[in-house]
Amino acid sequence: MEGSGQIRRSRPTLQDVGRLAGVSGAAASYVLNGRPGVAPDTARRVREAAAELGYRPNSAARALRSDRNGIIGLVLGEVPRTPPPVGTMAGAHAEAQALGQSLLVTNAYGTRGGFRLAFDELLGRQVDAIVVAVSGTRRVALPEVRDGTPILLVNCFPVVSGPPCVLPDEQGGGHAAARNLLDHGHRRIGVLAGVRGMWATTERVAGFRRAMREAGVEVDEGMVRYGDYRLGSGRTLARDLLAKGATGLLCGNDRMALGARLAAAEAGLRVPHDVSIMGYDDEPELAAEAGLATVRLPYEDMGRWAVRSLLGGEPLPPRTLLSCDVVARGSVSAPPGIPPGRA
Amino acid sequence: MEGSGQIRRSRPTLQDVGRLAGVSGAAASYVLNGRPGVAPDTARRVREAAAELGYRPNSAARALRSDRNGIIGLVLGEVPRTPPPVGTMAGAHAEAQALGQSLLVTNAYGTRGGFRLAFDELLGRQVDAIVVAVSGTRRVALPEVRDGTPILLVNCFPVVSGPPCVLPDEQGGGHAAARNLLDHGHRRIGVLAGVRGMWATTERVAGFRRAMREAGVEVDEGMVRYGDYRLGSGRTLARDLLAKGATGLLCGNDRMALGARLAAAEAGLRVPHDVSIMGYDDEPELAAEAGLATVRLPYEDMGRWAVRSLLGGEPLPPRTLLSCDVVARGSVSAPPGIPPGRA
DNA sequence: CCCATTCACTTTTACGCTTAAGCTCGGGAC
DNA sequence: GTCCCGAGCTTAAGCGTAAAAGTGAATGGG
Repeated sequence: MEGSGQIRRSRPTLQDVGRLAGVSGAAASYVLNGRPGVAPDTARRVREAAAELGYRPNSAARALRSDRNGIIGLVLGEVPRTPPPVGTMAGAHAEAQALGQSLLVTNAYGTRGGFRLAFDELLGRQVDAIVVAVSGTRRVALPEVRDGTPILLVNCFPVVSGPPCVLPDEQGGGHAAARNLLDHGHRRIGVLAGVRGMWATTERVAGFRRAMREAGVEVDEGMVRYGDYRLGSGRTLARDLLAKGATGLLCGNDRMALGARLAAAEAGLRVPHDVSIMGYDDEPELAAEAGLATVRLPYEDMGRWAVRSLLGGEPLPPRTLLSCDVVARGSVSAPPGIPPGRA
Repeated sequence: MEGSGQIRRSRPTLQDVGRLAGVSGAAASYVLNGRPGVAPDTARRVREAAAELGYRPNSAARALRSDRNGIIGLVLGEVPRTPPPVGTMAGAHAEAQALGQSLLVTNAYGTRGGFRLAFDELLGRQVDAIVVAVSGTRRVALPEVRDGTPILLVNCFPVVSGPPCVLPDEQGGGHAAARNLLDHGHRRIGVLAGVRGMWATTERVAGFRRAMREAGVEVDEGMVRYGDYRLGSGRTLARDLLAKGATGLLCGNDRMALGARLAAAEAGLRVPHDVSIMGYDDEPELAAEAGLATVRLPYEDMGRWAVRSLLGGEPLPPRTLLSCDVVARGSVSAPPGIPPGRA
């Protein structure tokens, strides 16, 4: 009944506010923008008038006039279903809101030349800055931006040189995950890595190796296996690694960890009593519910950081890493036969 | 190096395009907006000039002039982590893009009076329409909108009367899920419902009861249990229902279904050989990977439908239901002892 | 007592676009 | 030749805001 098909009433303007307050529109503008040179009493009348009329600045006019429209463009490289784009969006959104900006979300998937189209859309709307977020960390080829709109890449990096980027410190995350198992006393650690060759996979495994080296534990190469980041592959790999006597499993992500837990259950092993499992990602609504120890990826932090940095106006280093921290949960304890607390 | 801290060059305007093409800015406007009354040769020159200068219409000016800015506001009731807001956003986005509109995403969570703030932001930006999407189907109290901006609620409904809304046909979904088990020959069906009292829960259970009634199977009230939509509760309830001899489990969502599958594995039962499990939601990256038969919730459809309907300009019925269809996967087969194919 | 300065405004302009209205010119009707 | 018409432009008027420039009265210093 309401809402659609109704005549669109025109909103009150600064002139209207001024008229009601008995001053000019410009005076009202000064008051509402907090500029000096207006008598306190007049200012009060203007504010009251604005409140009474329900005045809202027309942002199109404001943008036209001041060449800043308070909009940050967010380009999503993939359908926002997975934690990376969703988390980045949530963080960017929170920060934008805190800074009085809005977030115009667009995407670069589906069509060929998606990034170009997305940039066209955003630049046509004169956004104040652009954040690009993709799902799996990777290189992206972006169109050149001629007008100097600030750009920042989240979870991806430019092909050669280009806009600055912010990435999760995956190597640090892999290191921290491995350290968590090592600190609990595990020595036979099986790695259920993700897709071989992907940046995140490589870095996480490198972090694992560094932690092992630092702990003076030799890596059994037969226990470093690659999968596809899906539950089924975690289950398959875990079956094999458990048969090899692994007491701790380092999984490429939380879904593989759930697969591993399934394999453990099927093998009659209890978690964490017989086998400890580390996930990765801290996938919302999944890892916590499953009581899965994991590594939190800083997607929200990156989103917040991106917006804050872009609006800060200062030049940024080409690459920034945000840390990935262990989230301790019940799926990790000391291995069987080792008393707990020997960290 | 590029991207931030750079001087923002001014963009070419219609005047610039016109000047380069040897006509006035107005003529250029006519050409680029595809209006008649311009000689083909002139039109070609204008288009070439626009391309050469890399002209982009200034949408702020356009919005100011024509009071339509090509932006649709999306208000999210919750952090977009769960399928409802994410799917709605994806659908709304796809449709908006197809219609040449942009999507301004804002949210109503976190702060008190979130919906009011969100609406203020969107109305201040003169969005052409507003879509409100929440996570769990529920009533929402929205601020009154005075200027006639079209509004549509997705997955929620107004407190008394208000904007039109679109909802998943949950009762139909519950009915379809039950039918799927019944058609496979199951008679001892356990229901692991979600949170008691929630609209979706109630409707789904009602659909189940209707399907049972239609099939002439009496409902064993001890086998209709309520949980909390989380994995753990699915596991707990399933243990109990399996002990009661259920051959088919109808779960409140996919996560409860995974919990149920865990319980089945722990009880030494094979899925689907010993027990069939129906999820609900078709949660992306979860149900498909787990091979879980489920019911697809039409979030994307609702998002698309919302945008299309809002821009259609025609009045909408107060409530529209979009259907929830069964997604057949390997977790459902005939119960033990019953030959398959007696549907 | 007069000019300069300040205060507290008002008037005006410009932002880039759309679009109504006006203008010009060539050509066909008579 | 004159008239008219319409095709094909140009001119100009705003949209609501920000901010520069202008105004007039009050104040103050010399």
